[in-house]
Amino acid sequence: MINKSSLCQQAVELLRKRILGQAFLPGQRLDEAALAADLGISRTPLREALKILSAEGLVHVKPRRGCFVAELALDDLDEIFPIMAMLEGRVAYEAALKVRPEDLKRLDALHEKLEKHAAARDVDRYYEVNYVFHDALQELAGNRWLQHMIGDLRKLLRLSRHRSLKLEGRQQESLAEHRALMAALHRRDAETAEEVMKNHLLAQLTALRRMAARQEAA
Amino acid sequence: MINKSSLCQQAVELLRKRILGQAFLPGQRLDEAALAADLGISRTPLREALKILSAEGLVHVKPRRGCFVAELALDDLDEIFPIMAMLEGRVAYEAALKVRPEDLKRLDALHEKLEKHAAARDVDRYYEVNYVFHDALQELAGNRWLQHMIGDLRKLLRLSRHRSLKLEGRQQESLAEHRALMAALHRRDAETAEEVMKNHLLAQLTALRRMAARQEAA
DNA sequence: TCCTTCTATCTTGTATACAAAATAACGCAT
DNA sequence: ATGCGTTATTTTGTATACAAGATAGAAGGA
Repeated sequence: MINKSSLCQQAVELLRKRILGQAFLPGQRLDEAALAADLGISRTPLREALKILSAEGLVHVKPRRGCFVAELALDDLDEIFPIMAMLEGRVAYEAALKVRPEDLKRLDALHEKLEKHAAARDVDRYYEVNYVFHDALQELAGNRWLQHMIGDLRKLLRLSRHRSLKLEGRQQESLAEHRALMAALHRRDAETAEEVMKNHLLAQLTALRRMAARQEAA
Repeated sequence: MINKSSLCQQAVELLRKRILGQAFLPGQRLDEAALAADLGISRTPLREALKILSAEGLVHVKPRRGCFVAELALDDLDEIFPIMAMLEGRVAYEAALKVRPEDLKRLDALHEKLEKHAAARDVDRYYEVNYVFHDALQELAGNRWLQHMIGDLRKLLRLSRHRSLKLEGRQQESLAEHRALMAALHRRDAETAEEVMKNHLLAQLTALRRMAARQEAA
């Protein structure tokens, strides 16, 4: 890893990774001095990094109190997923309008991988490729602002420790939804692509709720 | 105004106001030392403020180069307005589901003002009340994340020097759209409310493009 | 005259120092 | 012991100092 960018930027990226990787407890207070010492930098760039993460919603700064890792309640998921559904739906719509044969080839290849990882029950790789797939779609759509907003929300959602795909049967459903999406893309059927993507996201929310309910019971 | 919060926070608010109030030229470089001196603070809190504004998209930080006031091209508006249309449409949808009689009374009162200011050709007041109206609707919808995202985008849009409502005739159209929205809210017709709001936003984009074309010609 | 290159100056990025607020610790009274 | 008030300590917020990169300007050559 090359140390070219500013310490602030590096700190942002590292802390983001740590926060999203659950290296901190949700709600945990981040001690500036300790963190700075840990990262081997001074408090000045660290504080700038924390302000950025705060603007991203990954931490909350309470004046004179310190910085706390954000936590997402189930209620937040209820609010965020419908928004994501709209935004990602729109991506699918725009992507379907612009998709070229070579793009379809690339997406098909990704989808292929998805099927493979699903068959192998490799949830982590599935997640990874799934991310790349959605990212490729966003690039196709070519709407920078849409991309930006979705990126922000996606980061936020990763704060939630719940992984809906771990739920029984959900991975198969997810795969089926992806297949339907691919079919719509091949037909350049933007309306259907949008609808399928929307439902894909909303189904994730439903799965998450089901999972939370089960955890509650246990 | 009381100076209770941190200098960083104050700087954020002041600079935001200045940027949105077109006190800086779009693309203008912000000299840290000069700005800090102007605000009567040191560079430390100022830099934190700039990082926050950068995360909001109001400025762009180029490493080792400085901080520049963001500028919105017409292309950006083309991308942002459809997103806003979806988000505000969703607000209208959720608001229509939750609206209570007393809320309708309040919205009616605001709409009444809107009609009055339109009749008086008072563009600034119309703008102001229009903002309050949309805000009231957001509160009704009660989706904090939706509110947050719309707030961010709305700020961004204000970077654009274009103000569509100033276009002759557009105000009448805008008013008509508002009337249709109120009617849908009274009927608690969420789908229609969403559709009307979407079209309201998209019509604004069309008006902006018309205005830009006219400016181009002049 | 124009381009290049070296130098001087300016600006950003980072560390450190210090003040004020918040937290923790202690002693005291009940 | 428990609750309260005072003091000590930690921690945030801000200013300042300094180093390294970027910019501008001058000098020299084509």
